Parts: sequence; C-alpha cells; structure tokens
Amino acid sequence: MQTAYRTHTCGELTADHAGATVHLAGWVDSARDHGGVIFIDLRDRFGRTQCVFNPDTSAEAHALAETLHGEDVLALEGEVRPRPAEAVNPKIPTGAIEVHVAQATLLAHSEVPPFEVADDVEVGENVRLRYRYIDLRRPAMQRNLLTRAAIVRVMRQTLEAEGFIDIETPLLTKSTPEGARDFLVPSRINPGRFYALPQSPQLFKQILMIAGYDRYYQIAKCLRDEDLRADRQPEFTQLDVEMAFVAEDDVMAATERVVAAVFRQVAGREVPTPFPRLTYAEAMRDYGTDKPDRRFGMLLKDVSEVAKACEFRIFREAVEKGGQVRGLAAPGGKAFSRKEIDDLAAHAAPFGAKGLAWLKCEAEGLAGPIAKFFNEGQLRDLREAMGAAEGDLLLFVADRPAVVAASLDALRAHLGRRLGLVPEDEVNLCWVTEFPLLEWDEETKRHYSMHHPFTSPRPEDMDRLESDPGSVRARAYDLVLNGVELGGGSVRIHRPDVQERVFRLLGIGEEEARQKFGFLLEALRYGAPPHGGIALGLDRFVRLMIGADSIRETMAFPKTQRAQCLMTGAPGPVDDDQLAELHIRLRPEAMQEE
RNA sequence: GGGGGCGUAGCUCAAUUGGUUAGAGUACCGGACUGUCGAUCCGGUGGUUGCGGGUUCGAGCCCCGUCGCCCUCGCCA
Repeated sequence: MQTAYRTHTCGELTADHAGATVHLAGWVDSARDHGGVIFIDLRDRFGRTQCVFNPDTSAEAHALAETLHGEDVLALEGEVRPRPAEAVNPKIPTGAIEVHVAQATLLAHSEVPPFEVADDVEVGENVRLRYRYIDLRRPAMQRNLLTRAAIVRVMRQTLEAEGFIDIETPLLTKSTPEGARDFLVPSRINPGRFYALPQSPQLFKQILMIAGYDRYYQIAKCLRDEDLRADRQPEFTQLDVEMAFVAEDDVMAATERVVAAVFRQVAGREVPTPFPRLTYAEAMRDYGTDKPDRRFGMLLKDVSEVAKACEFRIFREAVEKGGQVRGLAAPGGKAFSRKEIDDLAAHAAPFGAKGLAWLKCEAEGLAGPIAKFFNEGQLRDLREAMGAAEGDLLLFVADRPAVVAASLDALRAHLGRRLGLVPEDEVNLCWVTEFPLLEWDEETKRHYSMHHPFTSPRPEDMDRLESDPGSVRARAYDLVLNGVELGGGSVRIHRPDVQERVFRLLGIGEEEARQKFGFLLEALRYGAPPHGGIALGLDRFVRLMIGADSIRETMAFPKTQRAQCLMTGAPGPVDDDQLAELHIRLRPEAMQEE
C-alpha cells in the first residue's frame, strides 16, 4: 500500500515495526490536546493509528497539531515506538504502538462535518444521504461495503473456478412488454425512438447460450421504474447466471456451491447443502407465501371441513362460496387481551381479511366468542386440525384462498417476531419449486407469466398448456433465505414452437411477438441448446449477511423513496437545448419553475 | 394513488399536553492541562420549532394546506 504519501496504512503498524521511521496519511479521527503532548488518531479505511505530537520532539509539528480538527487530511513522518505498558490500547490492532511525529503536513482542511464520523452517533437518514461521503467514512458503512466486495469476490472466484465466464450485456436495449415499468432513454439519432434500460439481462444471456457461451455470469445492474421499498431500489444488482445443457438440479447445485462458499468465506458459517426444497403448493399450504420463513413453525392449518358444517355463518359461507377457512395456533397466545387480538386483526386487515376469528385453548377445551357456533365434536376436530396445545391462541381467516394466505402469512410473520419465535442468528435457506407457469389476472381477464414468458413448462404438464393452462407448472425455482426471496431462475424454453405456444397463451399475438421478441424466436430457430439459469439479488444477499434493515445500507449511493439522490440532486431538470436535441417536448404538467 | 410515523440548535433529542425568556447531551468557539484514547476541567456562541395560512389574549403543541424523510398496501413478469 506504499505510495508517494505513505509507507504504511493506518491499520498495519504493530510492535514489530518499533523503531522504524514511517510515513502515514489519513484523516484526523480525534485529537486530544493535553496542552503539552497532543494525541491524534489518524484514520484511513485500513484502521487507526495514534500519533503523538510532543513539543520536545518537534515544536513545528506540535504547533500544526494544535490547529487540527476532525476530518482534516494529514500526512506525517515519525518514529514507531512501543507504547508505555499502561497506555496500550487493546481495543485496536495498532494499540501496542504509536508514532512520534517529527514532521507533519496538512494536505486538506475540512470544514466542521455535519455529523461525527462514528457508529455510535445516530443520524437521520436524509442527513446521511445528503452528505454520503461523510457517512461512508463511518466504520459501519465501511464494513458494509467491504462485506459486499468480499461477497462479490467469492461469487466470482467460485464461478470462475467452475468455468463460468463474465460477459457484459448492453445497458441501452429494447423495451419489452410485461414485467416492470421500463426506464426509457431517448435516442438523439433516432427521433421518437427510445432505448429501455434492462430490467435484467434475461434475453441477452439466453442468446449467449444459443451463441455457445456455455456458463455465463455477470454482476449485472438491473433497472426497474417501480415504487421503492426498504429492499427495493430503482437500480439494483444481480448475480446473473446462465448455463447450457442443464436441468433444474444443475443450476440449483451450482447456486448452492456459490451461496455456501459465500457463507463459508465471508461469514465463516457452514450451510448444509443441498438446501431443502418445497413445492410452491406446499409453501402456500403451510406458510401462505412462496417465500416462507422456515426459522419457526406456527404453520397454517386448513379447517374448511369443520367450518363447512358449523353454525358460524361467516365460516360456512366462505367455504360455500369456494373459499376456505384456515388458521394458525399462536403458542402462549391465550394470554392476549382483547385489545391485543384486535391489534393482530389490524395486521391481517391490509391483506383483505375482513375479520379475525379466534379461540383460546383452555384446559377444558376451546373457548371464545365463536365457540358457541360449534358443537363439542366440531370443537374437538378444530383443536385436532390445528394441532393446538393448551395456552394457544387460535386465529382464523375465512375468505378467498389468496386473501386467507396473504393475511395469515402477514399474521404469522408478525406473531413470530412478537412472540420471539424467530431465531435471529439462524440461516435458513430453501428452494421453492414447481411454481405455476401462469397467473390469472382478474382485472384484465388474462394470464400473465408468474416468472417470465421464457420459462419452460414442466414436460409432464405440457399437454395441458391449452386445455388447462392454470394447472401447468413451470420449471422454475426460487431461493429463499429467512423468508426473503434471494433470487429465482428457471429452465428456459429452447424450442421455438413451445415459445410461440406460450406467447399465444399470454395473449401476445404473432405480430406483437415478432415485433418485441422476434430476435429471440429467430435465434431459437438456429440451434438453441437446452439452457437455464438464475439471478440472485446481491443487495438483499448483502443486507441479510450484514443484518441491516434496508438494502440502502449495502449501497454506496442509494436513492430515497422518491427515487432521488439527495447528494447529487438527481433526477434534475435539463436545458431546453438538450431536450430539443432529443426531440422531446415536456407536457404542461411536467413543466416546473426553477 | 391509499394508509401510517416523523420533522425543534450542525447532530441526537426534551419542552409538565395551549402559557410568559424553547432546554439537555454532543459538536463548535475560547481558556487550562505533557499519557490520553468517547480525554478531563472552566467558560461561551448557537433557534424562521420544515414552509404557508388559520383559531386564540397567547401556538413548538390545536386546525387546514404544503414540502421532505421513513414504513407499508397497490405496483415490482
């Protein structure tokens, strides 16, 4: 790390260097002026070294030190000496030594920073983002970004060792229908035409397989113009992988090797492989979601059979109308007050649950306001079906299957946290497989791809593609870590006739298919190998590894919820001249005073 | 587009629920101090209570609007 300004970094000097004359450069982390001797901790991203300015060593350097402030940038020369025994600081790696400064130069002065460069100072996120360069100096952010770099390094090393090659794909590409909203880039040279920034390199990596570049990977930026969340940014990064001549197990096994290597080398943890698998149907049945948090139980149970026969009209009618009644048993929930149960209902309400029925599991049996609608046999059946133990609170939702699943999923997640059932340290990875190929949309009265339109149907379901499309399962798989979707992939369609059939199912006409995906259909006609792949959300992966609440903590320069960069002010207005060159005129509602 | 939370000194927060001169810690400034490492001690500066309007004798506090940040539903193949 030796440069024109330094012989060592601020993190590497130890007792072994005692007696050496060194040059250091860095930021003033803190200055402790004792009137005579002055201690300055010099910091760079490698560590911190205590530098001693003694007027007896150098009056000139000491005079400079008296004027120094936090975040000033300093270069100095001095002798490494062991600290007096009582002054050794065991908290830092360089704590055994100090540098006695003979000569020092102020390289850059810093204004008083808006907040302190230290982890124990809570700072509002808007201030952190406005002065991100200060925030990034803080140890926590440095750890985060270094961990991210380490994760990417291990991913690359593992894939390279297995023969994967890194190929870049374009950022300026073509808008495709379906999926997320595209970011558009106007073409100056082609008036009225627009590039789209890629939502993922999906089609390019498939084309690369057709082109014979078996085993591709890329750390790829993906861009989607949708509303932001704690784990969603308009631009994010995926580890994108594609392989030729593979079936599901090949891709999943390769992914497991990468993920296990990351956990081993970055976190020092062994995660057992192969990861457990459950089907989409099983996940929805037991957890009400396709990304189950399997670190704790409290599985969903179906009580529609009992509900159908009981006197509780809401239950009975739900089942009669083709819905269902399902519930979960919250251990120890018997102690919940009426108000606390109402609060639980409030957690289920946003997902459509119109009410939350409940029973308490007493020694004598089930009790509660709805108990009177069940005879004794039914109450026993309920308790049996719920697997309830004394002290449990049984919670039920009666509605359409989608509403029941979403409500109970939210309730289970909330209760898991509230009851302390979630072992925070556990790493629970699993695959969810056999997704439905299609999703029916009630509003537009048509099918959409659950994954994307290039996902292969399972061969045994292929003959139901037209007759019963809703029952066709896809050769798709999602990787789930602690209830967070880490990524997903599939074996792709490699035959043009199958691809055309799927397009037809999706209501993509021949003309539209040719216009939007013509190049893919054409490429498929020139010898496409069976192929498949996966994409892992890097930001989410890093977030889980560092235990952060938001992927903003994993990115150097994230955007706010309004998709703005508080540091640069992006997106910003542009000159009329620029717009004119791009053949663009703003609509009146977009005009604003500057 | 909907729901919720927050906004007071550079930063993090308080202000006895509408009461007189808006406080504390920290940062910053000045002073003291030759072994500290969250240095310590003494003193000091610092406020358009996000912004605009309203109610009131009186508003940081109540009402309306607006801006910003965060969480969330919708959305994210």
